[in-house]
Amino acid sequence: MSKKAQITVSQIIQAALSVAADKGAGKVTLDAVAKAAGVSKGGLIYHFPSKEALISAMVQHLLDEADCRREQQTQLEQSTLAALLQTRASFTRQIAGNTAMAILAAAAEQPALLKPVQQHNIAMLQQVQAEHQQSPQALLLFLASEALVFHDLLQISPFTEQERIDLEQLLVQQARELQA
Amino acid sequence: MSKKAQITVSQIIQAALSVAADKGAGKVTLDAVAKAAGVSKGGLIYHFPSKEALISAMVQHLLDEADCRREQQTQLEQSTLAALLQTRASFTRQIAGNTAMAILAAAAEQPALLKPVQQHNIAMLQQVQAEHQQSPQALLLFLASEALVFHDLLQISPFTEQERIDLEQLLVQQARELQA
DNA sequence: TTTACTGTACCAACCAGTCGGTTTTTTGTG
DNA sequence: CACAAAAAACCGACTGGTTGGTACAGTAAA
Repeated sequence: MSKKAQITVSQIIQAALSVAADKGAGKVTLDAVAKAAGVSKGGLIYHFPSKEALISAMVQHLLDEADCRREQQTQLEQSTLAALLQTRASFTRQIAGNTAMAILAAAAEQPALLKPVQQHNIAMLQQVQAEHQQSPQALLLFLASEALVFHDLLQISPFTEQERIDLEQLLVQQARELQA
Repeated sequence: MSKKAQITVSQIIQAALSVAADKGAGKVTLDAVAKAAGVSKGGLIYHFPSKEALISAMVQHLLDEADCRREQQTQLEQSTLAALLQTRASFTRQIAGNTAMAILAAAAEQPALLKPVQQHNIAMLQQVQAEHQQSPQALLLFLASEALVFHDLLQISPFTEQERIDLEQLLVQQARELQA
């Protein structure tokens, strides 16, 4: 794959994300994505031989991005859990529009496409559990944070913006205190 | 609406739920639901003038059912929170197949269809908060339980069956101790 | 020469919703 | 209770539009 092709692939994925965010999970069609990416449908199919491949790439892209940000944050925090919660607090809403509908599109299309998400989650959980010796409280914090993400995902958060911010800080705070 | 019509409506909703569970959220089509319900497409449309109406009814049905079960459980527990967690522990997986894909179908189709779910959630949360004087720990338990539900919803639970059961019992236990 | 596309035309499958007509149920009346 | 008229419930072929994917001839760049 040449450099230009890499750029094109990246553009297509970004376009797919923005279509999902703007039009909704159900409107991620090949034509719409191609148009948004400034690419012909033939060009899209050239890189992603099927819609499934495209959505799979979207999901993978999001996971990679999340990983990257968490790694950076890890250097500023004492524990994986604290870094994880802080990362989610900082970026969740910012990328929520993109992520939410993308994940949803994947789930509705074919639940198997979320398997990478599950494995990613398992890895996170194991690391947190290991760092805190299976502490139930650490597990609770981890799960609570996930609930907040899911709320955004489905756009059913019961919190106001401020409540949400306070809550996220509470989670981070408790995570930091856990090992202190 | 006659008695027979009520039965038909109920059959259609049940059929819609089972189609969602069996075939996936993306496969909830009017034809598929009609066939599963043993009803013609015309008959389906007669009762639900649009797909949106059908999915909306599905969601409402699930909320009503959940409400009913929680009310029963409330009489056996000391707090709303404990009842809520225990109800989820007992029934989540049993109805997960149905519920999961139904909610997902609604979300992918049109996020606004989940508004009743959100309001339902807000009401729950307020009651829990009121009963426990805004206790952060109660909130954490509530959120953790929601995370478990969402895991089932998207079929991305990082837990084994046994871990899941233990975890649910842990949540219930902590909820009961909260006000003791 | 291979890779990376463009552009267009096309297709089969699918899908929400319509419509004219039929059956079943309810209701008003003697 | 009997019975017809009216209303409600239901049928299923059909329509118009969309979608994922194909085919392919041609072009531009690496």
